[in-house]
This record gives sequence, structure tokens and C-alpha cells, in this order.
Amino acid sequence: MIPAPDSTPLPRVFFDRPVLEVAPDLLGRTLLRSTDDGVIALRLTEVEAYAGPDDPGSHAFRGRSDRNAVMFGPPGHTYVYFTYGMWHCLNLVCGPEGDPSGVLLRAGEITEGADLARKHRLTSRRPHDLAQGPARLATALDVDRALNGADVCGADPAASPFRILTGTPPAPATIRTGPRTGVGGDGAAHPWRYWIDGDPTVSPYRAHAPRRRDKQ
DNA sequence: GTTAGGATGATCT
DNA sequence: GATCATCCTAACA
Repeated sequence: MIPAPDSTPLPRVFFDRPVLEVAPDLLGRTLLRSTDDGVIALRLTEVEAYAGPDDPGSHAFRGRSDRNAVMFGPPGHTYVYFTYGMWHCLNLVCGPEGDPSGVLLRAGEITEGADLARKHRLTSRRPHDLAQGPARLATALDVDRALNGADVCGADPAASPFRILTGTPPAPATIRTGPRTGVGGDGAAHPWRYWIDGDPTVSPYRAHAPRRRDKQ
């Protein structure tokens, strides 16, 4: 069977580029998540780039650790971390091996397997809520630390829990950029958040709000 | 429609 | 002990 053009898996060379090229290029692509219960397809609509060891917003900013080790590894693998005590977030490692860059997958549209995604997400009222926001996205796809370091470009597609398909990239004019969510300080200066303009699944922007430490 | 606050734990200083 | 690339609910306009 000859796969349709838009269902070709992206090869590793796709991710072996500067992360600021890869991130916008991921919009409109389809992330395939295979589980024992079925397949979920997600059309990516919002991502953020985390660019190397000098990016103060990046987990790799303070060097390599057990937690972020896969970011320093070869491109085309997942980086999954646990945050805020209850949520997971899913990233894709980019750039050549040794360059700790990655793309945070922030939001997308479930195009297949919505029932399965809904089962993973306990509270979601509307279809566009299912993967609207990085933690929701990871929850909908049933992603946790067990999937950290998974190969997205493995030789045997059947053996991988993830695959990214060519999909249908949006017209460049509809790609918007802005500051990243929740990144303050020097990191906020860079417009390294990318989304598809007007897409209902894009998460609402929340500016970085410094924690109040007053406790009278 | 908006906003404030609580939940919750690994990681790093 | 502070931080954190968040989400959800309740309360209010």
C-alpha cells in the first residue's frame, strides 16, 4: 500500500536542524500516538521553542541533569517532564546531538481517536478543549515519564508509541509568533512561541506572572 | 465574560 | 525551602 503524501513519517533529518526552523515547521503536522487501545492523531496548532544551553527559559539552562538528559541526546526523541505536581508536558528534541534544544508541544486538534482522548481527559466539555494547553495535550495522549526518550523516527514504526506525519502545513502567512508563555526575564524577549492564527485549539496566552511572595 | 486561588511533587539551590 | 514551560473550580461582573 502506498501511503498518501501527507501520511509520510518525518525523518530524523527534519529534527536535526536549528530549533527555530523546526518549531514553526511542526505546525499543521500530525502527531500519531499509538496505545494498546488505539491510535490518536493530533494536528499541531501551537508550539514553543527552547533554544539551547543559553536560553534562560530552558530546562537545559543550568546544564545537564538526570531529568533533562535526553535533551542532550540525538534529535527526534521525546522529552517528557513532570511539573506543578500533577502534569506532564511533551517536547521533541531538536538540533544535533549535544545541542540541548527542544520544542514544547502546547496545543493541537484531535483529528482521530477523540473518544480515546476524551477517556484520558476527565473534564473537557468541547472538542477544542481536549488538547488546548501543554498539560491537556499530554493528558489526552496519555503521556507520562515512562515515554521520556521515545524515538519518534525509529526504524520500525510499529514499535514506536509516537510518529509524526507530514500532514498539511499551514500557509506561512497564517503562522503567528509571540513571546513564550510563563517565561519571564531575558527569556521573554524572544518571540519563540508559534501558533496557527485563528485556530480554536490554540491555548489562551498567559503572560508570565511573578509569584507573589507577600504573606502578611 | 473574567479572575483568584488551591492542588501537588520533582528538581535544584 | 523556593521554584515551576499548569489546570480546574468557584466566585463574580
